[in-house]
Amino acid sequence: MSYFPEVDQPYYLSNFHTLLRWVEQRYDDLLLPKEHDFLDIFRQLSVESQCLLVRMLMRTKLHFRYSKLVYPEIGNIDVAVKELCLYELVVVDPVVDIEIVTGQMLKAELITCFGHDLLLPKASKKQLSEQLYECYGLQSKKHWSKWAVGLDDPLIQLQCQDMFDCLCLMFFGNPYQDLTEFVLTDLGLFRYETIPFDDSTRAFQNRQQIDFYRQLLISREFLEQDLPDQAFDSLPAPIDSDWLNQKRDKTLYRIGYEFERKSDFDQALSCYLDNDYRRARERHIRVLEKQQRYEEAFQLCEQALAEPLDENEQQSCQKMIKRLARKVARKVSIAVVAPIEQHTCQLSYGPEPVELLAAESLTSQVQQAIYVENSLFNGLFGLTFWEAVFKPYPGAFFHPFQSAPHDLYTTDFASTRAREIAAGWERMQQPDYHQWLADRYLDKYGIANPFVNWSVIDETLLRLVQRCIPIQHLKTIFERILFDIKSNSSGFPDLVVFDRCQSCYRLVEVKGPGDRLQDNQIRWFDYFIRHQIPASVLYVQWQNDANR
DNA sequence: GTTGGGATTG
DNA sequence: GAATGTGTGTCTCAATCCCAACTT
DNA sequence: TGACACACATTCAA
Ligand SMILES: [Mn+2]
Ligand SMILES: [Mn+2]
Repeated sequence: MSYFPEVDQPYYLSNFHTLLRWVEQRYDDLLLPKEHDFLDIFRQLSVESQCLLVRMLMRTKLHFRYSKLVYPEIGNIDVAVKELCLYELVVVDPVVDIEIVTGQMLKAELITCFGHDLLLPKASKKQLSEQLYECYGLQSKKHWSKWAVGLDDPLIQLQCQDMFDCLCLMFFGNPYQDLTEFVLTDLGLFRYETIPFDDSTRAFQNRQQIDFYRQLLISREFLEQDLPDQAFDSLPAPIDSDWLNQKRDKTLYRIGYEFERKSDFDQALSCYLDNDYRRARERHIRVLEKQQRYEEAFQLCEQALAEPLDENEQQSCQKMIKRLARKVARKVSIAVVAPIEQHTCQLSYGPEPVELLAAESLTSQVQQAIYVENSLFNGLFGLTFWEAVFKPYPGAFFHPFQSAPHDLYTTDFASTRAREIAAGWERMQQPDYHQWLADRYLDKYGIANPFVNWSVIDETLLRLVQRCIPIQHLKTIFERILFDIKSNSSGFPDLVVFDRCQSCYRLVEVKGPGDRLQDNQIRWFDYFIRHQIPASVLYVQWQNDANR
């Protein structure tokens, strides 16, 4: 029961209240006292103050000049600001450093306020700001009003952004989504599948998990600033959650990579050791090689090849072991690679991407080439296994804006959805599979699905698939996607070429001058060859190009 | 004076 | 010519506003 | 806000 009639609220305020209710309902036992206080205080604020606070929380920065807070639905903000101040949700005329000042002032204002400090008044704003950082240093702080003498435009500083970010994190289970999900869904711009789940389902099971993710975000910020040491030191210790530990390992891997860039190989090794992220062992071997510890590198590489974590690791290690074997004077058996069918053609250079030019040249009365890359087979996969993707599996869905189950990329996704996946295979056996697919396409059109790119799939394409691609080929391809969903939903050839007359098709990877097959593309080609799926590479040369 | 990258908005 | 590392552009929700660059 | 594919540079060994 709310004190305010929600119908009269601006859209963003009722969305905010909805979010607070959800969080309160699911996380009541995990909320800190200050978060409980915030919920109580916020609801007692005047509507104008609530509106102003939410407006500020939804904007990107922490500081706002009065003149930039103009909202018709709020009107004069003086009263609202006073009230927010009273509860320490905002501070008026905060103490700030010069960086905040340059960010808040226009270039012209900087020159007005600091003209006498500046050596090059004609420089760009960026350069002026740099000069002022030099001049004042980032540690000297003053009240905004002391910096902005004569501007007569007070500054407000938000005090509760962190707490709100934390509430958002609880609601969404990730730091990427925010309140815009609500309005975009209302407007029909985003559409999500509706999945039943009970009121107690939540992303985090205890407070340590929430704090863990927050701490991980702090570590990632250091990493973005190319500060691997700080990132490493601020990384949270492993915790009682597999998915959070996986995020930790991936961040740790990235930190290691950054250490490598800085040639700090020992630190890099400490990141890769005992790291379960699938690319970590490969980096570990490479670092050992860079340190010329060839014997250790060779042994770890052999170990990885004996029990590869995935095909990507296997492929990398097969390439490395050849080099390493020479270094340690050892013999290794070299895997035989099936030759990939390839052609060349000459096209006249144009502004369009080479894939489109090639598609055009491969399209005729009988042939039609379409630039689909990953979208065709992933899309068909997503439509076929819709029920598996959106099965209301316990804990997989916990808010209304999820385009995928939370555990989609975990190893037991397939086993926990075995029944639904089996139903998908069964569906493919039915004679009306393609009709069912087309119906499903219309039925679900526009609903977010991690495999379906709606702008690429259309009914014409579905008809061509029906006519030209054998069901068995689809099943074969889906099997590999399912085998390793994350790795194998990319690397598909650029084009699918349909032949209406012969009712056949071919997958074509287009390579312009200077481009080569990538590892994940090679893995798919290897699979295509082993399963007699028609695929080839088309090397494009530019007409009248002397370099051949 | 125009253009282009952001931030903001619903 | 492989193998590797690294940088870039493209998806973007779309319309509008603001501000700081400039014969783009 | 990454993920992905591509473009380009460097290195190294036959
Ligand atoms: Mn491509
Ligand atoms: Mn290509």
